[in-house]
Amino acid sequence: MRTALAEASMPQISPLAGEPIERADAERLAGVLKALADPARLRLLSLIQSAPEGEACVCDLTAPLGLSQPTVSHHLRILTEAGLLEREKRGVWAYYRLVPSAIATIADLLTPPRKRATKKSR
Amino acid sequence: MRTALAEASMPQISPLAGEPIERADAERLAGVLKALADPARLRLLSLIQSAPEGEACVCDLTAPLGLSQPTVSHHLRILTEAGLLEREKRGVWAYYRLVPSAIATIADLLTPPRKRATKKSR
DNA sequence: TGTTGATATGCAGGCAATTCGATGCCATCG
DNA sequence: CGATGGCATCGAATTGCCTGCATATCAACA
Repeated sequence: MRTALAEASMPQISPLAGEPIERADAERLAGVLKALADPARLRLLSLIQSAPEGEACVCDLTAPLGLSQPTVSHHLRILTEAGLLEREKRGVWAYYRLVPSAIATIADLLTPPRKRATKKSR
Repeated sequence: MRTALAEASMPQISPLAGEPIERADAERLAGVLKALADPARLRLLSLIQSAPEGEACVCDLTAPLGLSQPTVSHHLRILTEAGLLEREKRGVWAYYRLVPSAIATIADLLTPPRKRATKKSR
């Protein structure tokens, strides 16, 4: 699957700091940030991340958000296409979990190089 | 001035990781992210940051962006209200510069606590 | 004071996003 | 097989956002 984050975090993408970023890079990064820039989706990420096993299905997320099931499904789709969530279908349920270090990648693109410790993440 | 970031980064705000974030926190954080989630504004931040003295006026930013002066002014306003830029008027010109560590603050809200020194999370 | 030039604001057109109800799809169970 | 239940998709309504043109504001200067 070609997610937005996969394109936004290509090795040669320039982070916000440093040289002025190109139009294409700006659009890719903006695309991922736009997926994050919604209260419902931020809460979804937070709920999934703090759920037991770090995963949750749609039916677990509808009530705490106070949104309809189609709306929740829609938001999960956007987060998945942005490369922030991954979906696994087990039986009747669709389980969503965070893509490891996906959000950290975005944070790295925003912050200046400072002492970025040689790869070794996680 | 009460900026969006000032509210989003109040000490007791919960980052994305950890406990599920509250609706109000999600809305504040989403507000700041929404200011970031635009190609033109990302390029503005990048241009200003990489300009000599780390500052730029509107007339310097219009051409490289390829947008009209009112539109650039509009985006700068949004970034300023979000707490990402600060404006200083000298004579006829309005100079914009990054608010120190404002973007880093956002990045910290997104990433897990990892080894956030001192501070004693929660 | 009147003019010039750099920014900001108002207004409006057009496109995108959020949300919901209705419905379709598909695995599971009786 | 028919019914049930979880999830995705469709269509539509509302709202919000990006952009430019026209115009207002304000400082500098003759």
